Amino acid sequence: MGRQRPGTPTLEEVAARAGVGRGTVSRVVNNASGVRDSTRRAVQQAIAELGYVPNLAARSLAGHRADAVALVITETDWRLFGEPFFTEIVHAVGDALTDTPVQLLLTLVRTDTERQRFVEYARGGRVDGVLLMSVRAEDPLPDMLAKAGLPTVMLGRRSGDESVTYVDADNAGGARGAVTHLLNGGRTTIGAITGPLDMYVAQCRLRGYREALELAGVEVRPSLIVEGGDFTEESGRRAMAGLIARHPELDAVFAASDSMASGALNALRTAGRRVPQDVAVIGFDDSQPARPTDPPLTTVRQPLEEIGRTMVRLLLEEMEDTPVAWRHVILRTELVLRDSA
Amino acid sequence: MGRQRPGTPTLEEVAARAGVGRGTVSRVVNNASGVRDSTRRAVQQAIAELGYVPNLAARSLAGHRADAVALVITETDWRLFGEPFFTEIVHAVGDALTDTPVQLLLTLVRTDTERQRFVEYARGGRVDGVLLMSVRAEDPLPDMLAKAGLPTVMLGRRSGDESVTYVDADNAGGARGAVTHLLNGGRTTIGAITGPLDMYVAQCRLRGYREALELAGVEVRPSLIVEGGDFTEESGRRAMAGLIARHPELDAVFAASDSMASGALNALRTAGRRVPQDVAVIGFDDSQPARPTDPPLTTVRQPLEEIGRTMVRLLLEEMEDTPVAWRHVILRTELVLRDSA
DNA sequence: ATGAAAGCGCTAACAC
DNA sequence: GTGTTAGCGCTTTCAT
Repeated sequence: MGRQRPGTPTLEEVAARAGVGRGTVSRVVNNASGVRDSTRRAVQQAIAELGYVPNLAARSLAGHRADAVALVITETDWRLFGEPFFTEIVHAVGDALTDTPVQLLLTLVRTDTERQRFVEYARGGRVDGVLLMSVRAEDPLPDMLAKAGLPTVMLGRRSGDESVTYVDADNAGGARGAVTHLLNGGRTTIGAITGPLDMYVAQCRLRGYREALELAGVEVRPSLIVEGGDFTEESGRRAMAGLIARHPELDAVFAASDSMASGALNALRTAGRRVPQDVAVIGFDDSQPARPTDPPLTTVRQPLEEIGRTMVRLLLEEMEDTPVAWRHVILRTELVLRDSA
Repeated sequence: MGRQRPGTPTLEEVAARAGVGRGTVSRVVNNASGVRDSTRRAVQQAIAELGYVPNLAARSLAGHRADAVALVITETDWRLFGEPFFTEIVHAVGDALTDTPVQLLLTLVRTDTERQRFVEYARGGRVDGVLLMSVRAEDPLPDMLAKAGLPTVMLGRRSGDESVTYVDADNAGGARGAVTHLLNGGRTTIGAITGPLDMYVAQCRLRGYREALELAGVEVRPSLIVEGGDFTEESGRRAMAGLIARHPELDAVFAASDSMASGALNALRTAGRRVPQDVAVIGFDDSQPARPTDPPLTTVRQPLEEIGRTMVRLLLEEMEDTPVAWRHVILRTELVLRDSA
């Protein structure tokens, strides 16, 4: 292995060619102020002629920064790879970084080996900050990074009192709004298909469901609540099948993800129910514009673009030398009416 | 921005603590040979006590290597993000790197700005090599990297005489095999739904179709060949609709991607044909195990795992100081019979 | 086997 | 404004 070809011109050579000092060249390269325009031009020409490219290792070593941030993709995220959810967040993060000199690095962390290697990479100073997506509660990575003093921002939180900086959607509020909407529409028997309840996000969405009912003075009936093993369509289908069997009188359902909502929809159709005439379905949108084959279900939309942008903003702030207190941002969701539910 | 927290212990401090010289610590860290076992242990203890982590910028600067490679995701790839194709390649690459100290970095290159930034990143020596996926013919990136002398390996090639090192599936051979299989099965009127013919991969697959017919002494009829605008299902559907209208007697189709094959299948069903009884369909598999909703079509399978592994092998070899001639590897494909086509 | 020393190419602080 | 200089923390000869 041998990088940066031998023969790569250095700052020094540029300086010599332009007939100036190293410092001046450095100023030009980093376009700092305080350089006469004529000098600047001379240096720029020398740079062009020599095809000079700064050695980033040297810059990093001297400047104490890497001008790069990592977005970690855990095994959990991996399944999301295809999801519009994932894609949109990455896009948003990339966009937010466009006007900075910061390079975005996506890194896979699937095994302990990879986690270890990444931590050494990050602690070694190759990145100035880390973005984490969909972290599982037991994942030691956030704390490892925190202990190492690395600026870190998570998407979502692991529990109610998350210590690491995070950006999250208002899951409880979104769910509450959705269920309230159903109640206002005259629906009375509303089921809930939740995500795995060992995940905080699932707990929040279920809480929102409960709160809406309580606010409306409607009894919360445990038999109307079904926990899905995961957020998939199949899970939703199965949960719905159980629900409809137990409660044929059911006239609305809140599902904790749009995939589950799709599954629920299929189950309902199989059972001969019309949607939304007989039963209204609202999903909590995890993967945005549903696949073309999906029905236009009403969903609780997360502001993915804003989430990504906010994560970057927080991260950049933490990367400033000013030590910042832990921060938590919760962004509102939006109810998108796609049918007349 | 300020990385590697002030207060991070250095090699020097470890050396002091262990009562040895800097060089010795370096040897231990890189576990080089020629260190007495007792010394090694002493150093290791000092490292543990101090929580020492090597500064990668310094290592890079002194050692002329980054111990990292980039896998570039272009805008073109971006659509593939969800595809099993993409996922499997990335997985394979990650796996192939497991036993090395090399960190895999996925980088987005969607715009000129991002391309520029990435090139500076790479030329700046932050990575030792670059992996490229599904490069479009006009993309300047491969040549920019080549000019910079950066070890680069592409998945697929841009044309018949690609100069950059690449790993490709035997597209022509795969297509030839598929069509030969159809012929052997007694099918006589075989249509071809190609990809966009400005892409080399599409040309190769079409060529394979032609060759199979010629080898069998069957006339190649231009009206049986339809070019799709892209590799999508919709493209396949449209192409098939045209084909079946023009050639109702058609009894088999070769499609240049599995998505197109799915589209073709839908179009056939819409037209009232039974598959594979009336019309056999074989797709060239770009995205591996089709979605659950897809029919179990017979496909030409690409050895994705092997492709990824091979890419890494070539890249690592190019990264060795020994300058290597350009290399091209073409891997065989496999016909997977999923129905009785 | 191990210590000492010479850089790697850059930034930033300081002098002029 | 611009040149000079002292490191940044490590790898790698070269002595010993």
